[in-house]
Amino acid sequence: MEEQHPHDRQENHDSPVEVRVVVFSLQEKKLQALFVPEDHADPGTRWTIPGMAVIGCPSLECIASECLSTYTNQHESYLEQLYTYSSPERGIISIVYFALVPQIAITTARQERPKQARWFPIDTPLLLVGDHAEILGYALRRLRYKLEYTAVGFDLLPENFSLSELQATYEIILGEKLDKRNFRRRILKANIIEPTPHQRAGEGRPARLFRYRHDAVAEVKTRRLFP
Amino acid sequence: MEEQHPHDRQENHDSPVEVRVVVFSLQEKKLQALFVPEDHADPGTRWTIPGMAVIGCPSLECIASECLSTYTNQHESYLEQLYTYSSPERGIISIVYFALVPQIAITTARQERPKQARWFPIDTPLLLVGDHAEILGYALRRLRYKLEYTAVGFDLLPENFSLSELQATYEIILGEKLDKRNFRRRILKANIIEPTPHQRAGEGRPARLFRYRHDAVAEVKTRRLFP
DNA sequence: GCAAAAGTGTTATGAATACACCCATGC
DNA sequence: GCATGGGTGTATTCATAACACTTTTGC
Repeated sequence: MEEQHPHDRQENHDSPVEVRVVVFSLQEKKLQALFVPEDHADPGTRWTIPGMAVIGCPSLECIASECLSTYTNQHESYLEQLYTYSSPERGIISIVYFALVPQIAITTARQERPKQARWFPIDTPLLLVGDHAEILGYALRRLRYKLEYTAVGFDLLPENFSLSELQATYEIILGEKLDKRNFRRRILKANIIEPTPHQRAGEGRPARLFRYRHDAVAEVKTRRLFP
Repeated sequence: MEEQHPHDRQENHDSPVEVRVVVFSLQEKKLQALFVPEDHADPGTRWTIPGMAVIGCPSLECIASECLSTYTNQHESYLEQLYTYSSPERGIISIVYFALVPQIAITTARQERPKQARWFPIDTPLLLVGDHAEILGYALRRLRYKLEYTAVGFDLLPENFSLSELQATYEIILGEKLDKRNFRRRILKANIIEPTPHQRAGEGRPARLFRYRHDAVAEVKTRRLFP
């Protein structure tokens, strides 16, 4: 079994089961994901999706949440199980989650973290360990897909946001331009955001700020798609 | 750890990791699922979702496939990972798949099977072990959901089928009546089935038989649903 | 000829798209 | 006063839903 770190509980692969969390965030108008260097000293190091070994059988969700807070200082955020991978070659079963954290949560890593994690734009050509590139690709597809039928975009934004910021979030994740008027009409008709008394000043006319209505149903009632 | 069966490899819970497969099929115009008795001799036994222990770290998909063929005589069929559950109380991590097998595959159990599995309509009030009722419920929701945006209904039907049979399949799974003309128009426009030269005789006018076009894209291209 | 299931079109309503200009503020 | 981003409405196209009768066979 490759790369043993006996004193490093986070990366202990003695157990054949681990939890990994693909953490997404928006930063500098780009969709970014969090990675941990395999060997911190090596400048040409390969990178890994943040993970923790599963010791015994606690709640997997709790381990994922703990992993998230260890690497991001972020407790509350969107967290969902993605898929469970087995790699017979590496002898590890990986239960993979994906998480969305708001821009605010992006802080530089604390020193006491097991390893210094770093954000990279998702289109950065990064040398990833094992099947982590495949896992990242799947997480990305799932994120884009979820965005189209759930209200998941709000988890990447701060509490209050302008409609333009919300639209930009969608455009960044989907990788395509959206029509401003159609976007606004639909998002308002969906009845999942509400105006706040606040405004955001800046260049140009100030924007009215909205917030997500937590009492709203997150899943849009789907029309039948097939047949 | 409850119920040890030292001579029964299929139900060996020494390993903290297992694979379970929720197997669905259509039988007698009902959606049915496969269950294994916890104690074969006890007439008031609780039932379990078919499963196998994970020894070492082989491919999880292979284990699920093996589990499926062990209990149904069916190798090829629709098989998809559903979710990974951890129950700290029972100390087991369960990677759950769900499978769809065609009506033909429903055979009575072979004697050499580890335990006699049985089909039950999904609305049968059955005493299930642990969190298996919750798992079954989730599998059912996922099946209904998938049916609405993928071509998954065909995996429950024989190779050739009439449009009425296909519609009945949808109605049984979704639990609602569909309009015959609208159903046909949409399923034909989707371009995923093709007519065969065969007909099915029976009461009334014979039905033209169709088959699934394996070259068709199974996933319907989704329009944006949200916002 | 009648019972039983197969097959077949049209209309009305609602949703999605495409598209261009005025508004409020900071400098 | 001008540059910058915020905000607003309409017309067209396409998809969905509702709906009833004729056709082919076995008996």
